Amino acid sequence: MARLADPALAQRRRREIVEAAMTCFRKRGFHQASMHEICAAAGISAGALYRYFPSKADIILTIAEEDQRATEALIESIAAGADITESLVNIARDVVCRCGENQPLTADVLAEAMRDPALAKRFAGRILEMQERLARAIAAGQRRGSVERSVDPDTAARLVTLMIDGLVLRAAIVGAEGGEQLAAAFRTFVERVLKPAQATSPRRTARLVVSPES
Amino acid sequence: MARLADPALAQRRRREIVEAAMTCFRKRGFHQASMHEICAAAGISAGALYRYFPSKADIILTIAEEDQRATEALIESIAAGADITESLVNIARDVVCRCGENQPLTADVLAEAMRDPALAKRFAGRILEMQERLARAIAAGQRRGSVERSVDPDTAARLVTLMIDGLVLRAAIVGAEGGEQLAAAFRTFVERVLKPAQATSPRRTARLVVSPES
DNA sequence: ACCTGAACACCGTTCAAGT
DNA sequence: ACCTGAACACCGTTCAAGT
Repeated sequence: MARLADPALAQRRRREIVEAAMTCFRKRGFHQASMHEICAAAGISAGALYRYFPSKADIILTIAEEDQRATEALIESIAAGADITESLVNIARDVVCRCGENQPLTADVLAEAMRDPALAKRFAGRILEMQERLARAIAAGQRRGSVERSVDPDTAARLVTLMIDGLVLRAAIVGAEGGEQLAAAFRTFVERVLKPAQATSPRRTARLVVSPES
Repeated sequence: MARLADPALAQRRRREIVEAAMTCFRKRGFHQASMHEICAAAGISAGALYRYFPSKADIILTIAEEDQRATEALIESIAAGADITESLVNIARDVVCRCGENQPLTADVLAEAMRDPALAKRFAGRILEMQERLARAIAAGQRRGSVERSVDPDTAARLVTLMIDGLVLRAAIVGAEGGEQLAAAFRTFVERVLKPAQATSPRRTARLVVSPES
């Protein structure tokens, strides 16, 4: 990758390439789409492309980071929002059901990160930051009383992000038809892990009073 | 892939190829290892290999199915075993920490299933079966009283397998060093979702008796 | 300074030719 | 019947040559 003189042109070229790549990846998947196709879609030659991206893997990394920045914004909005359970379920539903759109890319990126250690390392940092943001949102929820106080916020955040990764992966494997079932399971999960104990079932005020068995 | 006359030879050749492939995949990852390497390791020519496997993808599928049969056996042993929580945590620890061994293969397989629809379909069936086995084990645990009765066994099984997928993926990305933390998080998850409510903390016999707060 | 596109090394897979 | 290995089409990437 040669040094570039005009940062504005470089910026523009990178955008064009990323845009073209996203179209190709969405259509045919990351490994099926060839660099030549991407070049054609972007309207430049192979040599030119490699002035702006050092490798094919680096293109998905860039896309992945954009994608993750969007998710980070979503998580940030949770911190502000009222019902953290509802917010998380909505995010999960997005992740699982919006399979026709950006999601194949996310799956591809995760897959790629699994085998490319360099990509994985850059990715791990973003995951950590996302987890910390979520942990802060959860801690805030605990202070407000909308989140069960007995969970460690870091652990809870780790669990939620793990579960979302699992959802992404599973949704990619089982396809869109299983989406609602997955979203429902995720709701159960969030309720069990984050909902305050006295609000797990609809309107039980105190567990000592109505505990049914024994 | 030509028709084969001697099923015993075919079986043996397939084993040799799978064994060679596992060595290569473990050493260099699925996409980095070439068919020529695998052929060399198996001591046969490219042409011969393709008499026994229709494609490279089919080799990992075979490996994946073996791997999954082993996991199924593990799950089956849960149904028999005493403490389902402990069993699951052990499985998770295996999945996360045994990164030097078979695990890179599992990650590769998941990654591959994410983009190969044919592989994904064959894989989805196995996932479903595993989930059903686990659901039965959970239901049995509920009858025995070792699992919280208010969870739907199918939902719980789905959640556990989702979480394990997340663990596999995350472990592949963050590497072995984060393993213990992940295992600890998984324990929290299992306890929240499966442990009977009165046994969440160590050695409380009945919640009505010793429930501390209020 | 920026781009082109033929060329390079390599990939998964095939198939005519051998035994 | 089973195998070999050169050949095929294609891949991601590079680089001499252009403007």
